Amino acid sequence: MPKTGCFDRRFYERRTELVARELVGHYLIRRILFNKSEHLLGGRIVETEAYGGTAEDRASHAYRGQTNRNAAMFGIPGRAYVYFTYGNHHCFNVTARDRDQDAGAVLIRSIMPTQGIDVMQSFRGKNELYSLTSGPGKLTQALGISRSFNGIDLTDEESEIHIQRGRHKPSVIVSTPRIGITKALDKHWRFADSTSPFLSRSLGKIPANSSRCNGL
DNA sequence: CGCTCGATATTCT
DNA sequence: GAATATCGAGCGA
Repeated sequence: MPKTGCFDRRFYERRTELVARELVGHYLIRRILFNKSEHLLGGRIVETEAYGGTAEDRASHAYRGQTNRNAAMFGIPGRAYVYFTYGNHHCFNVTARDRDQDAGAVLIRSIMPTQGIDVMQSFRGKNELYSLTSGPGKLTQALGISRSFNGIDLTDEESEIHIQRGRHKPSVIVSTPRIGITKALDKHWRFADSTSPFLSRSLGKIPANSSRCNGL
């Protein structure tokens, strides 16, 4: 079986919402030492959200400019932006922006478990497959991702976390407003494989032109 | 099923 | 002090 490899840096040096849309169908893979042996954990990305730069996206952490927490969003594309929220959960993002954006990142909202399911179940303390990695806080817990991963390069297949190219793209990707925000609801920057049963939330009523991804 | 609410770090007002 | 890119427990229908 030939390796499909990682995307190179150029893939991430494009508009954040375009990268978010294209990441659906590819794989988030964690390499970890557990019980004295190496395991690969992860799954197929089924749901993402794009968050833009300063003054561009009112819902983005970057909207009011650079801070200690969001600095990765202003840094090199193709790296991890990991933050802690609600005093309980980590969220995992991939930095992505083109030359016209000062910041940007793609939140990975949900993956379909494909590898290392037994280890992820023990990290989560739950066995139910449909709630193992179906949410941004759940998947970081399942993969053992914490703030120490902030800034890590995701383009190296050998590193402890990376994005692996998949061979099959979803046939339909829909876009909707983002989850859990109150601002910029007009931006439909949540992207999902509508056929997947592993989404963090049901898609609800999809606007008629949503599958066209707002002109992308 | 659906709703409410607590946990509680970090940033912003 | 308030808000937040969340989750799961507890409750009622």
